[in-house]
Amino acid sequence: MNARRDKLSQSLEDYLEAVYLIEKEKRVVRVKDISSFLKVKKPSVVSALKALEARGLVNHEKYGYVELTPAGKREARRIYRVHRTLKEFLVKVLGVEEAVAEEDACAIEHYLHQDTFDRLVKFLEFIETCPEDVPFWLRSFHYYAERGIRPPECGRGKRNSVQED
Amino acid sequence: MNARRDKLSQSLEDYLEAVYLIEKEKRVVRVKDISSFLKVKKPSVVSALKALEARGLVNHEKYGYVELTPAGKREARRIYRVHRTLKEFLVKVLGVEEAVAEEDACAIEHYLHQDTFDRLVKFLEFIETCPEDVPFWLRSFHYYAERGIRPPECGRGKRNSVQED
DNA sequence: TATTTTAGTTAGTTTTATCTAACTTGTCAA
DNA sequence: TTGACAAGTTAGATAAAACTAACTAAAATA
Repeated sequence: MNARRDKLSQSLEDYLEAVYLIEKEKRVVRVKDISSFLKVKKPSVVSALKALEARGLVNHEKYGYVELTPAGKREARRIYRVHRTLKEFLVKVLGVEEAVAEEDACAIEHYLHQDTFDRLVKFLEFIETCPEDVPFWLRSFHYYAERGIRPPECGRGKRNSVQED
Repeated sequence: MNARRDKLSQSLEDYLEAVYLIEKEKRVVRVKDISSFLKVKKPSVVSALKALEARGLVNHEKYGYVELTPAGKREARRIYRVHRTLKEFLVKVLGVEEAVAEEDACAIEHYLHQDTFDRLVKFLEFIETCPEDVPFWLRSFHYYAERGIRPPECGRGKRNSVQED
């Protein structure tokens, strides 16, 4: 029970997240599913599950299904939340393409400090709660990112009538 | 000469970057310097250098100094550029504290797609070339990040006279 | 110059995360 | 009900990246 409190490795976080996502989709999680989801061989899955079980994050009885423990689910949710937030930032703000954003988010998700993550969340909140659907400045940036120059209405001086934030 | 073209591991990228940074500071790079810079023991440095040498990225003769080859310097510069850009983003935009930003940048730098990086650069450019010293929206965000609410002058409707982008 | 201290190296171990090959269990269909 | 095939497991290999302990070279100094 509630063993090792050490931080999970990137790899184990990936396995945990995979179990969580498959569980959401399929109701039941098998070694094979994790294996194909993460593109690793089945023995790798088995040994990862062993490690996760030792930390009390999953239950996995021989030849049976894989389940997250409450602690495992909590942790997996945390990881996935970082994942989604990062991806959202990459896509919505920077305009990175879906598939690339997915990969980057997947790699980065393991390394952010809590504070950095919190600020990222705030940043997205800030954008979403803007009175405009998409903030003027963000549209300007996307224009700039595509064309390399600022949109004309954004140049020195003049601007349109909606407030900017 | 120009061996292995495979991608470097995170670890080897860190060693390469360390050599680059120490070289900039001290003119001469020793195993000991890398060891203390990266907080690993000296034998770890020696074996990493061996790997980097096999890829033609550093020169290191026994008991001698460590030097980057031209290819090594190119690669190190690339890595460090990503590092600085990420850190700048974290500090200037998200308002993350210096030391935390440094750590996050250091971890993330190894995992970004080129396109994501390019967009990040553009984003910072976009901010820097803003007619205002700090864009209005960014000041608004910092206010929001600190206090959890938007600044009064940023609410629905009214705004001050400088344009927003 | 001889000795001591510091720097660098080698050999060998550990941990993590993968893999392959071979074996076991379980299920489904003839 | 019994095989055949799919799923899961075990054992053992490999590779990367770190470590310690013990040794060697170089440098500093007395």
